[in-house]
Amino acid sequence: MEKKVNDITSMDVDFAQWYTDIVKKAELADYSSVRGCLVIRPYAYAIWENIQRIFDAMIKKTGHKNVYMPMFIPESLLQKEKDHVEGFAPEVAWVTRGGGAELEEPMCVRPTSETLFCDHFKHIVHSYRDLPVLYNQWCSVVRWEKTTRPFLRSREFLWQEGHTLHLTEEDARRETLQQLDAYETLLQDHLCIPVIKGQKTDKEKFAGAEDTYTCEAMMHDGKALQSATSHYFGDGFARAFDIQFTDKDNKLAYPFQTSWGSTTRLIGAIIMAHGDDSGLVLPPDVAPTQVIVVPVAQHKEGVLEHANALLEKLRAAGIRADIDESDNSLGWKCAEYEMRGVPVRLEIGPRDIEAKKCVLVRRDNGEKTVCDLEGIEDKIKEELAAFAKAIFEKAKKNLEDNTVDAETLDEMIKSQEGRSRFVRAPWCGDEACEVAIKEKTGLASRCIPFAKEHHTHDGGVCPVCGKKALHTVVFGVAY
RNA sequence: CGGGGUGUAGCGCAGAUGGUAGCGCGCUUGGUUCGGGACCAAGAGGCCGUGGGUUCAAAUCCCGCCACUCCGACCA
Repeated sequence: MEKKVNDITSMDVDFAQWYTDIVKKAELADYSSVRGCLVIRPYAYAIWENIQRIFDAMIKKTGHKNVYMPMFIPESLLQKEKDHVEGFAPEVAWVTRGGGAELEEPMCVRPTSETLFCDHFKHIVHSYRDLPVLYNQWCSVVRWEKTTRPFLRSREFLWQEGHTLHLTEEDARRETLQQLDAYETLLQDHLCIPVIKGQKTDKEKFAGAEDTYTCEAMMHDGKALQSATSHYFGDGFARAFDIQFTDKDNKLAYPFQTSWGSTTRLIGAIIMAHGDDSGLVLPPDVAPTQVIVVPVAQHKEGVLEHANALLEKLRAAGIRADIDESDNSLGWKCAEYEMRGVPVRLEIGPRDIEAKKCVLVRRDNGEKTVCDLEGIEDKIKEELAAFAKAIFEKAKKNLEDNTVDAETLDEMIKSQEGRSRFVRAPWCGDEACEVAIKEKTGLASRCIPFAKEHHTHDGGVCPVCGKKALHTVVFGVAY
């Protein structure tokens, strides 16, 4: 689509600047006086609320319940699981004073809540009848990041973290993959972002997890964004935190555990997966406004009345619609809602009213269609569905066109010429080779993909050591 | 945490060789416009990021600090 909004840097010129421009111009976020923390403005928060609504309904349907844990973790509690504390200790914020006095024990602000959940689980799980425990928490967490970018990385961010306990390893593994699938559905069906589902290598997995799974998405510039993760913990945390129950045979046993999370980073993913040089392009399921009604020549008699009648009709049909009755010119309004990524714009002016029509304009391709006012609700619903499909397909094409294969380090390096791409390559399974690939090519392993279509090097040899490949791995430059 | 860049009105910027601050957009008021970011007129708005120094005099020169930003390393 032709660029119509000035003041947004073209994404081909400087993708990072384009991203920052959109965050500012579309009023998604503002910087705060707290270093590394941002103000999530109403428009972005509304997107987050829609994501919450959709995902919350999904997890409730599979039996999960929401809870709330404290935001502080006593130092001794954080220390209980060795890998976990090693992974998170470098980036936690500490509270050492309270009520004017030094605390007896420092507390960190939660970087994630495994330790608190485990501490609580110990109290509530006594019998196999208490299992499974399927909990989720919507909250914010703090990680003292060194460099930050709006939505992609900030020191405090919003997320949901699911924490579950199961009777058997099989149950826990099923839960882990079920939730990974839930994320895939959220991303692909609602955010219209195609993902590559797979398993993280040991090097990349969550601190304390036995297995970590991921949904990797490709941004417009070909870089990877880990968009959601799901972890299988085995009984490692349960043992560290002494969570035991009595099983059917009256023996003490440890439960098997999972955790899974997704964050406000998804807003960044939406921006970078769908946006263009005119601004945001929002997936209809999470767009705060799905349809903007723009009255044309609104000073003329009857225009506002008809425009408002149209608005009410859409709202009555369950469509998130708004109207702009401001004095701004038509051109200003058109550009404004394009920048904000509103999927459909309906223009209605004297000529349309005369003909009992309105003009429907799609944000993704700019196409204009003259539509009958009669039955416009159904037409809009069709268009929103087509819109979602179109932007998904566009993002999918980007993913497919920029996923290539390589067998040697040279080929991996060459694959990045001109732009970032995903590269499928064979890997022996040795972490040293994974590190060597990172050093020599700049590419990090994103995941060992599930889908057979990605298993393009299963019989190959590791580009570093020449040993037989254990997996095909998707490599990429990550955000 | 290393390397680069930038901090002047809400936003974007200009302010060679030091002399006490300006432009565009936005904002306010009034009027004219109105089918793709309209126009005219009159206004309001600044401790020049911050702390030191040099100087009769600093937005400008020097040093420190802070913030933002980009590129690495680390991470959702």
